[in-house]
Amino acid sequence: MHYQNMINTINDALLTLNKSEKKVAEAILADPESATQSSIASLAKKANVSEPSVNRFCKRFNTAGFPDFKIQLAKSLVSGVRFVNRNVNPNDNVDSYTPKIFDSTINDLALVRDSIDHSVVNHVVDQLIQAKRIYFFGLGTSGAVARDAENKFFRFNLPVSFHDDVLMMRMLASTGVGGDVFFVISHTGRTKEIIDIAKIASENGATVVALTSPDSPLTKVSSISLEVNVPENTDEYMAMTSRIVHLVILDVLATGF
Amino acid sequence: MHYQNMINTINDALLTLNKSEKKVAEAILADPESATQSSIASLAKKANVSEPSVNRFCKRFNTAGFPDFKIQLAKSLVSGVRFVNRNVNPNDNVDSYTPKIFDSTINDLALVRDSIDHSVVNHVVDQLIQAKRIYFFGLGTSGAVARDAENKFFRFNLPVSFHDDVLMMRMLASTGVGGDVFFVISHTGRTKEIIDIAKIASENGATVVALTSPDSPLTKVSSISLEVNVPENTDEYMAMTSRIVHLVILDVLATGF
DNA sequence: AGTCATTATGTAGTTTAATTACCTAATAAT
DNA sequence: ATTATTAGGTAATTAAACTACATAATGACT
Repeated sequence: MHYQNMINTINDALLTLNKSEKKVAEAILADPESATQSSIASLAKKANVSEPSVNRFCKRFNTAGFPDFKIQLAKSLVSGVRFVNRNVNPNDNVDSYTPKIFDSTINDLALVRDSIDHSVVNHVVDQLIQAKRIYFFGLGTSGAVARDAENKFFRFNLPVSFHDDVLMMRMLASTGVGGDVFFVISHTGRTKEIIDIAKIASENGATVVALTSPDSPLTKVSSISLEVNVPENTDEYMAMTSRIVHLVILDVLATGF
Repeated sequence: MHYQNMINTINDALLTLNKSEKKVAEAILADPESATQSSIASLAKKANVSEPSVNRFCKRFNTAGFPDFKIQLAKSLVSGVRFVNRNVNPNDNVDSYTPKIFDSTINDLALVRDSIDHSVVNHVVDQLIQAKRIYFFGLGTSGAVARDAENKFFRFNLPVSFHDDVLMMRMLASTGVGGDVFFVISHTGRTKEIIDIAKIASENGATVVALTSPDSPLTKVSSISLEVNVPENTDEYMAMTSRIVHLVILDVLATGF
């Protein structure tokens, strides 16, 4: 099993914790970085609880004790939520925004790594292996992802193409048959045209694989849906990291292939 | 200042260490993951040195002591070299190769984050701001990156275009003038056509920005070179993560813009 | 509402781990 | 060869974390 990001784990468990454990959780989440540097005594003091409470808190999260907990927390930090309060703001300079952008991308990759459904990945790989033809569809930013995917799968000597033009997509979807795989990439999964196209391809008996975010309308009209949760703050930012995540997922699929 | 990866630091210092410190270093580098889990006693035993030697080793690396050292090491691990021995091999299944690919991507991003030259980034942003026109050039995988870049910069209402066709590139390069920025993306920086094109554009007085790896021939014919070191093992792997790194760098540039 | 059970939290003692101080060995320089 | 100097280990000390126990709080049942 892969390690689970400690900060997320704490966040998820927040409601199930009792009073003093919650105090500890909040003290840690308020400044995880410094939590990794402090002793059990100082953290207990900061959280206004006793030392054993901190220790019990640690054990609740499947760690051997406080020192081990700090190690796990430290591991979560770099790839983890260190970027909270790490959004770029206008008075950032190169020195500050460069690492921020890298960190937020790294963070999102780590989150998806830990949350992605391996059985779905497997299923998608199976479908791709069986495909007689693969079409990668995407608009805008996702168009670049689709293009990259074509490039990647082309090397396997497959009849594969990418399309970023709605008319062409629609045409191909309507001539789709069983054995065709339409790999539809859309971060929002809400673009009407894309949903229409997926529906058409689906009705023709083709396999529609969606790479999109959870609960998107696109999911409903697809045979399989690779749902990727990129919990980003601003929309602008989201588009930035989601396409990176999509690319890495396509790397994973190509590797599986 | 940004944090420095502990494993790299140890590697760099390896030659300056004395006998027992070197033993400790090697014991840690052999399995950093387990080093973060072990006590000073067990690590000392593993390295065949005394406990104080381990302690001295830790202090040499600007840490408060062994526990603090472990924390720093743990922080380096996730984004760090954990992926050594992490290359995908044929008997990997989804569960094992999925995190591997994510980790290696994360690792490379972290390395570039820590090694990228901020002054060059700044310089490139300046050039882009002053540009009257921007052309993004890339072939193959880099073509997808160029396409993505066009998409991104298009939103700033700039006269910007991308090209993945050598003939078109050559034509545009030869009509290039001062005020034009040719942004040439090439991982290897060794493709003859691309180098030719960059030379032509340069000779016409246009600004040529290269996004490539260090010491590539492309660098020599460019006005500014954003050199990105992606120290990947296999070529195949490299292409995978390098384009992701390129995309993130373009995010950084767009943000600076 | 009161009593008992159960869970939660703190206090104090114990244990373990890490550090320091000191001593011996190795190395290098004169 | 002798002496400085640096390196490394032993043993004592200190500090941190953990455990066992006790008390307090909460909640259920009469």
